[in-house]
Amino acid sequence: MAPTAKRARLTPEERREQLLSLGVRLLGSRQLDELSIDLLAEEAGISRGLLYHYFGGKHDFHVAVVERAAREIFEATAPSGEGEPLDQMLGAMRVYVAYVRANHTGYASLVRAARGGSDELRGVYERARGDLTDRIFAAGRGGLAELGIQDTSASRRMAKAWASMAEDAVLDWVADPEGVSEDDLIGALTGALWAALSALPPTADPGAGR
Amino acid sequence: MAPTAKRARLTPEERREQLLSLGVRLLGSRQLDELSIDLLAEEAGISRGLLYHYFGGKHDFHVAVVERAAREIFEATAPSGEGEPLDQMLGAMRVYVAYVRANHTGYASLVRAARGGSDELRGVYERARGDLTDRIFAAGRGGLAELGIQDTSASRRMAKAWASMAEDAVLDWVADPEGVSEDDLIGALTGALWAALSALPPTADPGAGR
DNA sequence: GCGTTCTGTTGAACGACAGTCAATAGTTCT
DNA sequence: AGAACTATTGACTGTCGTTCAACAGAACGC
Repeated sequence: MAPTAKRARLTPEERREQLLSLGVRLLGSRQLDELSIDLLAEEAGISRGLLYHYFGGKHDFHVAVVERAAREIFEATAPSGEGEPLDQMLGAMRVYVAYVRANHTGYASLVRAARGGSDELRGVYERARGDLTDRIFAAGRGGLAELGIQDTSASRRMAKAWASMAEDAVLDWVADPEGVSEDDLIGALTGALWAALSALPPTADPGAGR
Repeated sequence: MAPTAKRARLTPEERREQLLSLGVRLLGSRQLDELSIDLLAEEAGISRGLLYHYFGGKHDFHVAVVERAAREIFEATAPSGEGEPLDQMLGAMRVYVAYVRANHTGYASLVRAARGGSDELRGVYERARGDLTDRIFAAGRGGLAELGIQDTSASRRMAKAWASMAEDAVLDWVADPEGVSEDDLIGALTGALWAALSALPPTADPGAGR
Protein backbone atom coordinates (compact mmCIF):
# COMPACT_ATOMS: atom_id res chain seq x y z
CA MET A 1 0.00 0.00 0.00
CA ALA A 2 2.64 2.48 1.02
CA PRO A 3 4.92 3.51 -1.82
CA THR A 4 7.93 3.02 0.44
CA ALA A 5 10.77 1.46 -1.50
CA LYS A 6 12.53 -1.49 0.02
CA ARG A 7 15.84 -0.89 1.66
CA ALA A 8 15.59 2.84 1.73
CA ARG A 9 18.91 3.97 3.10
CA LEU A 10 18.81 7.17 5.09
CA THR A 11 21.42 9.05 7.03
CA PRO A 12 21.41 8.35 10.77
CA GLU A 13 20.03 11.80 11.46
CA GLU A 14 17.15 11.39 9.04
CA ARG A 15 16.35 7.95 10.37
CA ARG A 16 16.41 9.01 13.99
CA GLU A 17 14.27 11.98 13.12
CA GLN A 18 11.78 9.83 11.23
CA LEU A 19 11.49 7.28 14.03
CA LEU A 20 11.18 9.88 16.77
CA SER A 21 8.54 11.98 15.07
CA LEU A 22 6.66 8.84 14.12
CA GLY A 23 6.85 7.72 17.74
CA VAL A 24 5.48 11.03 18.96
CA ARG A 25 2.69 10.87 16.41
CA LEU A 26 1.76 7.31 17.32
CA LEU A 27 1.86 8.20 21.01
CA GLY A 28 -1.00 10.57 20.37
CA SER A 29 -3.44 7.78 19.70
CA ARG A 30 -2.29 4.96 21.98
CA GLN A 31 -0.68 4.28 25.32
CA LEU A 32 3.08 4.32 25.56
CA ASP A 33 3.31 0.64 26.39
CA GLU A 34 1.18 -0.13 23.36
CA LEU A 35 3.90 1.41 21.24
CA SER A 36 5.46 -1.94 20.36
CA ILE A 37 8.61 -2.34 18.31
CA ASP A 38 6.68 -4.37 15.77
CA LEU A 39 4.09 -1.67 15.25
CA LEU A 40 6.62 1.07 14.91
CA ALA A 41 8.82 -0.95 12.56
CA GLU A 42 5.91 -1.76 10.32
CA GLU A 43 4.64 1.79 10.37
CA ALA A 44 8.08 3.16 9.56
CA GLY A 45 8.74 0.57 6.89
CA ILE A 46 11.84 -0.81 8.54
CA SER A 47 12.84 -4.00 10.25
CA ARG A 48 12.67 -4.43 14.02
CA GLY A 49 16.41 -4.80 14.25
CA LEU A 50 17.04 -1.29 13.00
CA LEU A 51 15.31 0.25 15.98
CA TYR A 52 17.77 -1.48 18.25
CA HIS A 53 20.58 -0.01 16.22
CA TYR A 54 19.40 3.55 16.80
CA PHE A 55 17.96 3.25 20.28
CA GLY A 56 19.24 0.76 22.79
CA GLY A 57 15.86 -0.87 23.26
CA LYS A 58 12.22 -0.26 23.79
CA HIS A 59 12.64 1.64 27.02
CA ASP A 60 15.32 3.95 25.68
CA PHE A 61 13.16 4.62 22.68
CA HIS A 62 10.22 5.51 24.89
CA VAL A 63 12.37 7.90 26.85
CA ALA A 64 13.54 9.53 23.65
CA VAL A 65 9.98 9.87 22.41
CA VAL A 66 8.80 11.47 25.63
CA GLU A 67 11.82 13.77 25.62
CA ARG A 68 11.01 14.85 22.09
CA ALA A 69 7.31 15.34 22.81
CA ALA A 70 8.07 17.38 25.92
CA ARG A 71 10.43 19.58 23.95
CA GLU A 72 7.80 20.15 21.28
CA ILE A 73 5.33 21.21 23.92
CA PHE A 74 7.81 23.54 25.52
CA GLU A 75 8.53 25.21 22.19
CA ALA A 76 4.89 25.31 21.15
CA THR A 77 3.88 27.08 24.35
CA ALA A 78 6.45 29.87 24.28
CA PRO A 79 4.72 32.97 25.66
CA SER A 80 4.89 36.32 23.94
CA GLY A 81 6.88 37.93 26.74
CA GLU A 82 5.13 41.29 26.63
CA GLY A 83 3.14 43.26 29.13
CA GLU A 84 3.11 43.44 32.89
CA PRO A 85 4.68 40.53 34.80
CA LEU A 86 1.38 39.22 36.10
CA ASP A 87 -0.22 39.60 32.69
CA GLN A 88 2.63 37.57 31.30
CA MET A 89 1.80 34.77 33.70
CA LEU A 90 -1.81 34.82 32.61
CA GLY A 91 -0.67 34.92 29.00
CA ALA A 92 1.56 31.89 29.53
CA MET A 93 -1.36 30.02 31.03
CA ARG A 94 -3.58 30.96 28.12
CA VAL A 95 -1.03 29.68 25.62
CA TYR A 96 -0.74 26.48 27.60
CA VAL A 97 -4.50 25.95 27.72
CA ALA A 98 -4.74 26.61 24.01
CA TYR A 99 -2.09 24.00 23.35
CA VAL A 100 -3.83 21.39 25.45
CA ARG A 101 -7.10 22.14 23.72
CA ALA A 102 -5.49 21.70 20.32
CA ASN A 103 -3.63 18.51 21.23
CA HIS A 104 -5.54 17.04 24.10
CA THR A 105 -5.34 13.37 23.16
CA GLY A 106 -1.63 13.50 22.49
CA TYR A 107 -0.95 15.63 25.54
CA ALA A 108 -3.01 13.36 27.74
CA SER A 109 -1.07 10.36 26.48
CA LEU A 110 2.20 12.08 27.21
CA VAL A 111 1.21 13.08 30.71
CA ARG A 112 -0.04 9.62 31.53
CA ALA A 113 3.00 7.93 30.07
CA ALA A 114 5.41 10.17 31.92
CA ARG A 115 3.60 10.05 35.25
CA GLY A 116 3.30 6.30 35.32
CA GLY A 117 6.55 5.35 33.67
CA SER A 118 9.93 4.33 34.95
CA ASP A 119 12.15 6.50 37.11
CA GLU A 120 14.11 7.61 34.07
CA LEU A 121 10.94 8.48 32.19
CA ARG A 122 9.57 10.42 35.10
CA GLY A 123 12.88 12.18 35.47
CA VAL A 124 12.70 13.41 31.90
CA TYR A 125 9.18 14.61 32.43
CA GLU A 126 9.96 16.25 35.76
CA ARG A 127 12.72 18.19 34.08
CA ALA A 128 10.37 19.33 31.33
CA ARG A 129 7.80 20.32 33.92
CA GLY A 130 10.48 22.25 35.74
CA ASP A 131 11.25 24.15 32.54
CA LEU A 132 7.58 25.02 32.21
CA THR A 133 7.23 26.28 35.76
CA ASP A 134 10.54 28.10 35.51
CA ARG A 135 8.98 30.05 32.74
CA ILE A 136 6.15 31.05 35.01
CA PHE A 137 8.60 32.25 37.62
CA ALA A 138 10.50 34.13 34.94
CA ALA A 139 7.33 35.71 33.61
CA GLY A 140 6.25 36.73 37.06
CA ARG A 141 9.67 38.00 38.06
CA GLY A 142 9.38 41.37 39.63
CA GLY A 143 5.72 40.83 40.27
CA LEU A 144 6.19 37.94 42.64
CA ALA A 145 8.22 39.78 45.23
CA GLU A 146 5.49 42.39 45.59
CA LEU A 147 3.13 39.58 46.48
CA GLY A 148 5.46 38.34 49.18
CA ILE A 149 6.59 35.33 47.19
CA GLN A 150 10.23 34.34 47.31
CA ASP A 151 12.04 32.32 44.70
CA THR A 152 13.35 29.47 46.83
CA SER A 153 13.83 25.80 46.17
CA ALA A 154 10.80 25.14 48.34
CA SER A 155 8.60 27.38 46.21
CA ARG A 156 9.96 25.84 43.02
CA ARG A 157 9.07 22.42 44.32
CA MET A 158 5.64 23.60 45.31
CA ALA A 159 5.19 25.12 41.87
CA LYS A 160 6.04 21.78 40.31
CA ALA A 161 3.41 20.08 42.44
CA TRP A 162 0.99 22.79 41.37
CA ALA A 163 1.80 21.95 37.75
CA SER A 164 0.25 18.56 38.42
CA MET A 165 -2.96 20.26 39.46
CA ALA A 166 -2.87 22.49 36.41
CA GLU A 167 -2.39 19.50 34.12
CA ASP A 168 -5.30 17.65 35.63
CA ALA A 169 -7.60 20.63 35.75
CA VAL A 170 -6.90 21.74 32.21
CA LEU A 171 -7.19 18.25 30.75
CA ASP A 172 -10.41 17.76 32.65
CA TRP A 173 -11.76 21.12 31.55
CA VAL A 174 -10.84 20.55 27.90
CA ALA A 175 -12.65 17.22 27.97
CA ASP A 176 -15.76 18.95 29.33
CA PRO A 177 -15.80 22.70 29.94
CA GLU A 178 -19.19 22.44 31.59
CA GLY A 179 -20.19 25.90 32.79
CA VAL A 180 -16.64 27.06 33.49
CA SER A 181 -15.07 29.69 31.28
CA GLU A 182 -11.42 29.65 30.34
CA ASP A 183 -10.83 32.74 32.45
CA ASP A 184 -12.45 31.06 35.43
CA LEU A 185 -10.19 28.06 35.00
CA ILE A 186 -7.03 30.12 34.67
CA GLY A 187 -8.09 32.36 37.52
CA ALA A 188 -8.65 29.42 39.82
CA LEU A 189 -5.31 27.86 38.91
CA THR A 190 -3.23 31.00 39.23
CA GLY A 191 -5.04 31.79 42.45
CA ALA A 192 -4.09 28.37 43.77
CA LEU A 193 -0.46 28.91 42.83
CA TRP A 194 -0.27 32.30 44.51
CA ALA A 195 -1.96 31.02 47.62
CA ALA A 196 0.36 28.02 47.88
CA LEU A 197 3.48 30.08 47.35
CA SER A 198 2.38 32.89 49.68
CA ALA A 199 1.73 30.37 52.43
CA LEU A 200 5.31 29.16 52.29
CA PRO A 201 7.34 30.90 55.01
CA PRO A 202 10.25 33.13 54.02
CA THR A 203 13.53 31.27 54.04
CA ALA A 204 17.02 32.32 55.04
CA ASP A 205 18.24 30.67 51.87
CA PRO A 206 16.82 32.47 48.86
CA GLY A 207 18.79 30.32 46.42
CA ALA A 208 16.64 29.26 43.53
CA GLY A 209 17.07 25.51 43.33
CA ARG A 210 15.83 23.71 40.27
CA MET B 1 12.65 -22.76 51.88
CA ALA B 2 9.06 -21.81 52.58
CA PRO B 3 7.15 -24.43 54.57
CA THR B 4 4.23 -24.19 52.15
CA ALA B 5 2.79 -27.62 51.48
CA LYS B 6 2.15 -28.59 47.91
CA ARG B 7 -1.40 -28.49 46.66
CA ALA B 8 -2.78 -26.44 49.48
CA ARG B 9 -6.48 -26.21 48.81
CA LEU B 10 -8.11 -23.04 50.04
CA THR B 11 -11.58 -21.66 49.74
CA PRO B 12 -12.05 -19.12 46.95
CA GLU B 13 -12.36 -16.32 49.48
CA GLU B 14 -9.15 -17.24 51.24
CA ARG B 15 -7.29 -17.61 47.96
CA ARG B 16 -8.51 -14.31 46.57
CA GLU B 17 -7.65 -12.63 49.82
CA GLN B 18 -4.17 -14.13 49.86
CA LEU B 19 -3.44 -13.14 46.28
CA LEU B 20 -4.78 -9.62 46.65
CA SER B 21 -2.96 -8.80 49.85
CA LEU B 22 0.20 -10.34 48.45
CA GLY B 23 -0.24 -8.20 45.35
CA VAL B 24 -0.63 -5.04 47.41
CA ARG B 25 2.43 -5.94 49.45
CA LEU B 26 4.54 -6.64 46.39
CA LEU B 27 3.34 -3.43 44.78
CA GLY B 28 5.02 -1.56 47.59
CA SER B 29 8.49 -2.48 46.41
CA ARG B 30 8.18 -2.58 42.63
CA GLN B 31 6.36 -1.04 39.71
CA LEU B 32 2.95 -2.37 38.79
CA ASP B 33 4.10 -3.71 35.43
CA GLU B 34 6.94 -5.51 37.18
CA LEU B 35 4.31 -7.46 39.07
CA SER B 36 4.53 -10.44 36.72
CA ILE B 37 2.33 -13.48 36.94
CA ASP B 38 5.40 -15.64 37.42
CA LEU B 39 6.64 -13.64 40.37
CA LEU B 40 3.29 -13.58 42.06
CA ALA B 41 2.68 -17.29 41.48
CA GLU B 42 6.05 -18.24 42.89
CA GLU B 43 5.65 -15.88 45.83
CA ALA B 44 2.21 -17.23 46.61
CA GLY B 45 3.25 -20.85 46.11
CA ILE B 46 0.75 -21.52 43.36
CA SER B 47 0.86 -22.19 39.65
CA ARG B 48 0.45 -19.46 37.08
CA GLY B 49 -2.77 -20.97 35.85
CA LEU B 50 -4.55 -20.46 39.13
CA LEU B 51 -4.30 -16.72 38.89
CA TYR B 52 -6.28 -16.84 35.68
CA HIS B 53 -8.94 -18.80 37.45
CA TYR B 54 -9.46 -16.10 40.05
CA PHE B 55 -8.77 -13.01 38.00
CA GLY B 56 -9.38 -12.88 34.30
CA GLY B 57 -5.82 -11.95 33.50
CA LYS B 58 -2.93 -9.77 34.44
CA HIS B 59 -4.75 -6.52 33.80
CA ASP B 60 -7.81 -7.47 35.79
CA PHE B 61 -5.56 -8.54 38.60
CA HIS B 62 -3.77 -5.22 38.55
CA VAL B 63 -7.06 -3.39 38.71
CA ALA B 64 -8.12 -5.49 41.67
CA VAL B 65 -4.84 -4.82 43.45
CA VAL B 66 -5.10 -1.07 42.94
CA GLU B 67 -8.72 -1.16 44.06
CA ARG B 68 -7.73 -2.98 47.19
CA ALA B 69 -4.80 -0.69 47.92
CA ALA B 70 -6.94 2.39 47.42
CA ARG B 71 -9.54 1.04 49.80
CA GLU B 72 -6.90 0.35 52.43
CA ILE B 73 -5.66 3.91 52.13
CA PHE B 74 -9.15 5.29 52.41
CA GLU B 75 -9.80 3.31 55.56
CA ALA B 76 -6.40 4.04 57.04
CA THR B 77 -6.87 7.78 56.65
CA ALA B 78 -10.27 8.09 58.26
CA PRO B 79 -10.29 11.40 60.15
CA SER B 80 -11.44 11.72 63.72
CA GLY B 81 -14.45 13.85 62.82
CA GLU B 82 -14.26 16.14 65.81
CA GLY B 83 -13.80 19.86 66.20
CA GLU B 84 -14.59 22.84 64.04
CA PRO B 85 -15.18 22.19 60.33
CA LEU B 86 -11.97 23.86 59.21
CA ASP B 87 -10.03 22.10 61.94
CA GLN B 88 -11.45 18.86 60.62
CA MET B 89 -10.04 19.65 57.22
CA LEU B 90 -6.62 20.29 58.69
CA GLY B 91 -6.94 17.13 60.72
CA ALA B 92 -7.80 15.12 57.63
CA MET B 93 -4.75 16.52 55.90
CA ARG B 94 -2.57 15.66 58.86
CA VAL B 95 -3.80 12.08 58.88
CA TYR B 96 -3.16 11.87 55.17
CA VAL B 97 0.38 13.22 55.48
CA ALA B 98 1.07 10.81 58.32
CA TYR B 99 -0.09 7.92 56.18
CA VAL B 100 2.09 8.91 53.25
CA ARG B 101 5.06 9.31 55.57
CA ALA B 102 4.51 5.84 57.00
CA ASN B 103 3.97 4.16 53.63
CA HIS B 104 5.68 6.40 51.14
CA THR B 105 7.18 3.75 48.86
CA GLY B 106 3.97 1.80 48.62
CA TYR B 107 1.87 4.91 48.23
CA ALA B 108 4.19 6.29 45.57
CA SER B 109 3.94 3.02 43.65
CA LEU B 110 0.18 3.12 43.85
CA VAL B 111 -0.08 6.70 42.66
CA ARG B 112 2.28 6.09 39.77
CA ALA B 113 0.57 2.89 38.75
CA ALA B 114 -2.86 4.45 38.81
CA ARG B 115 -1.89 7.65 37.06
CA GLY B 116 -0.11 5.95 34.22
CA GLY B 117 -2.25 2.87 33.83
CA SER B 118 -5.10 1.96 31.55
CA ASP B 119 -8.40 3.78 31.40
CA GLU B 120 -9.97 1.24 33.71
CA LEU B 121 -7.14 1.54 36.18
CA ARG B 122 -7.30 5.29 36.17
CA GLY B 123 -11.04 5.09 36.58
CA VAL B 124 -10.67 3.08 39.74
CA TYR B 125 -8.14 5.51 41.07
CA GLU B 126 -10.18 8.56 40.13
CA ARG B 127 -13.09 7.14 42.05
CA ALA B 128 -10.90 6.56 45.09
CA ARG B 129 -9.55 10.07 44.81
CA GLY B 130 -13.09 11.36 44.61
CA ASP B 131 -13.90 9.57 47.84
CA LEU B 132 -10.93 11.23 49.48
CA THR B 133 -11.86 14.72 48.35
CA ASP B 134 -15.50 14.11 49.18
CA ARG B 135 -14.34 13.59 52.71
CA ILE B 136 -12.70 16.99 52.67
CA PHE B 137 -15.91 18.60 51.49
CA ALA B 138 -17.82 16.72 54.14
CA ALA B 139 -15.38 17.80 56.83
CA GLY B 140 -15.53 21.40 55.72
CA ARG B 141 -19.30 21.41 55.38
CA GLY B 142 -20.72 24.43 57.03
CA GLY B 143 -17.38 26.15 56.98
CA LEU B 144 -17.09 26.30 53.24
CA ALA B 145 -20.16 28.39 52.62
CA GLU B 146 -18.87 31.08 54.95
CA LEU B 147 -15.79 31.27 52.76
CA GLY B 148 -17.91 31.77 49.70
CA ILE B 149 -17.31 28.29 48.38
CA GLN B 150 -20.16 26.41 46.79
CA ASP B 151 -20.41 22.66 46.49
CA THR B 152 -20.86 22.29 42.74
CA SER B 153 -19.65 19.73 40.25
CA ALA B 154 -17.12 22.28 39.04
CA SER B 155 -15.64 22.67 42.50
CA ARG B 156 -15.57 18.93 43.02
CA ARG B 157 -13.68 18.54 39.79
CA MET B 158 -11.29 21.28 40.78
CA ALA B 159 -10.81 19.61 44.15
CA LYS B 160 -9.87 16.40 42.38
CA ALA B 161 -7.28 18.24 40.32
CA TRP B 162 -6.01 19.77 43.55
CA ALA B 163 -5.65 16.26 44.96
CA SER B 164 -3.03 15.71 42.29
CA MET B 165 -1.07 18.66 43.62
CA ALA B 166 -1.44 17.42 47.17
CA GLU B 167 -0.18 13.97 46.20
CA ASP B 168 2.85 15.39 44.45
CA ALA B 169 3.65 17.92 47.14
CA VAL B 170 3.30 15.49 50.00
CA LEU B 171 5.28 12.73 48.29
CA ASP B 172 7.95 15.23 47.42
CA TRP B 173 8.01 16.62 50.95
CA VAL B 174 8.17 13.19 52.55
CA ALA B 175 11.13 12.32 50.34
CA ASP B 176 12.92 15.48 51.46
CA PRO B 177 11.28 17.85 53.97
CA GLU B 178 14.08 20.38 53.47
CA GLY B 179 13.32 23.43 55.59
CA VAL B 180 9.55 23.10 55.29
CA SER B 181 7.52 22.10 58.33
CA GLU B 182 4.48 19.88 58.11
CA ASP B 183 2.26 22.79 59.06
CA ASP B 184 3.78 24.89 56.28
CA LEU B 185 3.08 22.14 53.80
CA ILE B 186 -0.49 21.64 54.92
CA GLY B 187 -1.05 25.38 55.09
CA ALA B 188 0.17 25.87 51.55
CA LEU B 189 -1.99 23.04 50.23
CA THR B 190 -5.18 24.00 51.99
CA GLY B 191 -4.55 27.61 50.99
CA ALA B 192 -4.28 26.51 47.38
CA LEU B 193 -7.52 24.57 47.62
CA TRP B 194 -9.42 27.47 49.12
CA ALA B 195 -8.04 29.88 46.60
CA ALA B 196 -8.93 27.65 43.67
CA LEU B 197 -12.44 27.01 44.93
CA SER B 198 -13.08 30.62 45.87
CA ALA B 199 -12.03 31.75 42.41
CA LEU B 200 -14.70 29.57 40.84
CA PRO B 201 -17.77 31.71 40.10
CA PRO B 202 -21.06 30.92 41.79
CA THR B 203 -23.23 28.69 39.66
CA ALA B 204 -26.94 28.58 39.13
CA ASP B 205 -26.70 24.82 39.53
CA PRO B 206 -25.57 23.96 43.04
CA GLY B 207 -25.96 20.22 42.46
CA ALA B 208 -22.98 18.37 43.89
CA GLY B 209 -21.82 16.08 41.13
CA ARG B 210 -19.29 13.42 41.87
C1' DG C 1 -15.41 -48.22 53.74
C1' DC C 2 -15.80 -47.07 48.81
C1' DG C 3 -17.20 -44.74 44.72
C1' DT C 4 -19.27 -40.51 42.71
C1' DT C 5 -19.35 -35.79 42.08
C1' DC C 6 -17.83 -31.20 42.57
C1' DT C 7 -14.29 -27.95 42.20
C1' DG C 8 -9.72 -26.05 43.48
C1' DT C 9 -5.39 -26.68 41.18
C1' DT C 10 -1.83 -27.94 38.00
C1' DG C 11 1.54 -28.13 34.12
C1' DA C 12 2.34 -28.44 29.42
C1' DA C 13 1.65 -26.02 25.20
C1' DC C 14 0.87 -21.74 22.37
C1' DG C 15 1.39 -16.90 20.80
C1' DA C 16 3.16 -12.36 21.12
C1' DC C 17 6.85 -9.63 21.59
C1' DA C 18 11.55 -7.69 23.36
C1' DG C 19 16.16 -8.38 22.27
C1' DT C 20 20.62 -10.36 19.61
C1' DC C 21 23.71 -10.95 15.81
C1' DA C 22 25.90 -12.50 11.68
C1' DA C 23 24.82 -11.69 6.91
C1' DT C 24 23.32 -8.44 3.26
C1' DA C 25 23.06 -4.40 0.33
C1' DG C 26 23.41 0.60 -0.52
C1' DT C 27 26.97 4.39 -0.65
C1' DT C 28 31.38 6.45 -1.22
C1' DC C 29 36.13 6.68 -2.17
C1' DT C 30 40.03 5.57 -4.98
C1' DA D 1 35.43 -1.22 -11.55
C1' DG D 2 36.76 -2.77 -7.04
C1' DA D 3 37.33 -1.98 -2.07
C1' DA D 4 35.93 -0.18 2.24
C1' DC D 5 32.35 1.44 5.02
C1' DT D 6 27.97 1.20 7.23
C1' DA D 7 22.89 1.31 7.12
C1' DT D 8 19.77 -2.42 7.13
C1' DT D 9 17.91 -6.93 7.39
C1' DG D 10 15.90 -11.46 8.89
C1' DA D 11 16.21 -15.42 11.38
C1' DC D 12 16.92 -16.94 15.99
C1' DT D 13 16.37 -16.90 21.27
C1' DG D 14 14.22 -16.11 25.71
C1' DT D 15 10.63 -14.24 28.54
C1' DC D 16 6.04 -13.82 29.70
C1' DG D 17 0.91 -13.58 29.31
C1' DT D 18 -2.70 -16.83 28.22
C1' DT D 19 -5.31 -21.21 27.41
C1' DC D 20 -7.05 -25.70 28.51
C1' DA D 21 -7.47 -30.52 29.32
C1' DA D 22 -6.17 -33.33 33.04
C1' DC D 23 -5.24 -34.03 38.13
C1' DA D 24 -6.38 -34.13 43.12
C1' DG D 25 -8.54 -32.92 47.49
C1' DA D 26 -13.07 -32.59 49.93
C1' DA D 27 -18.03 -33.61 50.65
C1' DC D 28 -21.80 -36.65 49.89
C1' DG D 29 -24.39 -41.11 49.06
C1' DC D 30 -24.59 -45.96 49.53
